[in-house]
Amino acid sequence: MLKALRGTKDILPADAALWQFIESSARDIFAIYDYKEIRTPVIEEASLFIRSIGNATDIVQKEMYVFSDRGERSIALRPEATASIVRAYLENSLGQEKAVTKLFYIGPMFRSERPQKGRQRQFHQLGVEAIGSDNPLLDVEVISLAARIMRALGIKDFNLNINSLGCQKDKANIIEKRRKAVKPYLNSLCDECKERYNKNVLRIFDCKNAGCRKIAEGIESDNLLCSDCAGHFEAVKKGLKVIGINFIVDPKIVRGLDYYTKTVFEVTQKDLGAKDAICAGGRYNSLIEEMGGKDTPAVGFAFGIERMILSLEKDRHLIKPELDVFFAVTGEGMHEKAFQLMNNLRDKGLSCDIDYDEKSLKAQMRMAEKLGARSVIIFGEDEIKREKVSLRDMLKREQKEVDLKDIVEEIKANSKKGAISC
RNA sequence: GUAGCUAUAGUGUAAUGGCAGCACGAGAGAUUGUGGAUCUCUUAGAGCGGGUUCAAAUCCCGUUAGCUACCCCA
Repeated sequence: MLKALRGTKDILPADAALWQFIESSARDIFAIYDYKEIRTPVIEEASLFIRSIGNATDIVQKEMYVFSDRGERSIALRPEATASIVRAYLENSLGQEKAVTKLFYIGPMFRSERPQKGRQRQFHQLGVEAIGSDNPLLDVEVISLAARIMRALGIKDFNLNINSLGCQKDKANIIEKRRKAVKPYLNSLCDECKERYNKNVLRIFDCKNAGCRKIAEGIESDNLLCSDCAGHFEAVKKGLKVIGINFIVDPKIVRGLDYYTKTVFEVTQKDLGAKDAICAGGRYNSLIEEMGGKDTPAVGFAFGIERMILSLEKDRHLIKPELDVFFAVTGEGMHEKAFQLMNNLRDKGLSCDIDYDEKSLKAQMRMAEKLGARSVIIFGEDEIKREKVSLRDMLKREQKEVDLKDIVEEIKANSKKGAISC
């Protein structure tokens, strides 16, 4: 039997309603904040991501799907959306239209990782990018947008953790200072942290190993930001307080992508397992210039939709199927005539279904019940001879004969009555 | 890439070496053309390949897949 590839999943009809709920709730909120949708291709030149995310990062080194197309070009399946959006922003000169360009996206991303809870190879993200301003209130807007989505979906027990990495200069400065501070203890670190010393020193401060943690705690966590970045961070914190968003400052938040500067944040949720970040983002003030544009500050975030579903799932309720009309057909040669009437009702916008297996009337009634039909048209020889059908109201369990010409009005009346009694 | 656990009808599960069972689901029926209950019947299963044994769902080896965790990340 053929199976879906490792780390990929079918979203089945039973789950699709939940996806639609999440997407439409998010879209409503994007509209409230005046963010417009952008859809970029899932394939891009591999170099786009290598340049933006960083050549040394795991995402690029170990996780990116890269292949050569027929023209021997190096193509990547996008591992995230920000790089593509910045590319589209520059390519289409979106910054010309207004000072701040506010975009949102929903779509699949691809990373070739070992799957586990909340982690797939094809997964889906929903996020925003606000390009064109370094105003700390824009950071606050983006964070509050994320918080509002959580609230709209009823996701509770989440934590907002924020930090500031500083500008590019600060980042380099911090890394250098940390490396210097850790160096004397290099031999006492765990093997992984010895690797991290070269690759990403800051992660040593997030190591779970007790020995490493002790060393990390012994090193001063003094403020290493320049005055501009420190001021920016203070303004973000103040802005969050002003609009009543709770947060925790967590100096351990580092983010795995090279392009982040200044504000970074993560929203974590208890029910997610080891991968507890449901949403993450931050500023990337240098990326656009690095990619050949003007010096343009920007900020954004991404939610993992599968992780949103994980944190929603416990109080997930089944949505009852609904159908305006089910056709129960009896008698020789009646199906074609019934099908014709059904087509007319569909023209009027009524949702209809019919049994194609020519089952017994009893079986057809059972089917109507299961499909959640509010009305059943019993389409039989006897009635048709008199230009009538029997119309059964499934909620009231009442039935009457109706002239074919009056059927639409009668059905609509049934639906209305049903809606009120519910 | 590494480790641990798991693999039985569509789904969830039981049987520790001796006839693969249960529940849900799905289908049919309980007197002529009528749905939520009940009852009856039907349906469908050992991931794959080896080995041990008189006998393997059960023990062993391999393999594949899934889950969880590490790494890393949304």
